[in-house]
Amino acid sequence: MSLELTPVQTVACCSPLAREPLSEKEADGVAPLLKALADPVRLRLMSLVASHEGGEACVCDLNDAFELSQPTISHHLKVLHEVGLLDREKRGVWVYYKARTEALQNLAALIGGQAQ
Amino acid sequence: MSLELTPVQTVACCSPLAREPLSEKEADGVAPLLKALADPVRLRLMSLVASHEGGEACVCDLNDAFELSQPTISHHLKVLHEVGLLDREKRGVWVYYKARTEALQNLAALIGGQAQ
DNA sequence: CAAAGACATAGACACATGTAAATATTTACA
DNA sequence: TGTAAATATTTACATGTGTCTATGTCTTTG
Repeated sequence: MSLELTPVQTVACCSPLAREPLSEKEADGVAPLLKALADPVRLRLMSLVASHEGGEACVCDLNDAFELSQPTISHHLKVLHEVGLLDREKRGVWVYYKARTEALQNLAALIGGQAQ
Repeated sequence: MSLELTPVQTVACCSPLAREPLSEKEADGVAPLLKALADPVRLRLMSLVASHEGGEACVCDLNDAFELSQPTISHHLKVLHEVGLLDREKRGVWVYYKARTEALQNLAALIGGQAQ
């Protein structure tokens, strides 16, 4: 079973929220991304990875940052990976997650983009 | 019972995700905002209001944009209002919701802000 | 004051979600 | 080969969430 199972989604989308009404389809596409970020643990995970050297971090480092079970962290990382916010690479025994900066920036542009 | 019951929260927060790790407290503060946005219907509501003339819209207009019951729309608007993403004002029989642009922009800055 | 319209609240229900314990998988190394 | 370490998967469960129906509140107008 490969690590590439989960298809990497395109995270670009549409014009900013405030410019024109989001279509139902667009909203259905963006909501899962926000949902993935809309959890305190996942927010911190994303931040830990993104702010780490090279924008990537080993799971071993991440587990220690929380008082949560290892499977729980693994679950949250999977959620972030599945929506395309984190890339994943196995190196030896370790797995590294890497922040997808363009995805974050597209999301930010959607939310905060100026009208017109 | 006044319309001002729900306290208006400050939505500013912290340095961008990618700059330094979000603290637990910060994450707990931001997650509810993202959670509020992380629903297709609320995303469209937010977009409808924000992109509407003057950044505000009457509930009467919003109800018609969805094939959902009026209480359901009312519920979603309440969620967005409670986290400080929508302001609320009653004018005669009608209620107008207004987008809090700074809140959206703060959120965008948190998510998409450059490291360093 | 009564009736109608705009919106909110309450209650209920099906379904999603965060977490943990137990277990599996993969890799390195003795 | 066998054992240990790193990470993922499975299963289960309590709690949260989106939706509806029914009802309440407030405002305008006859």
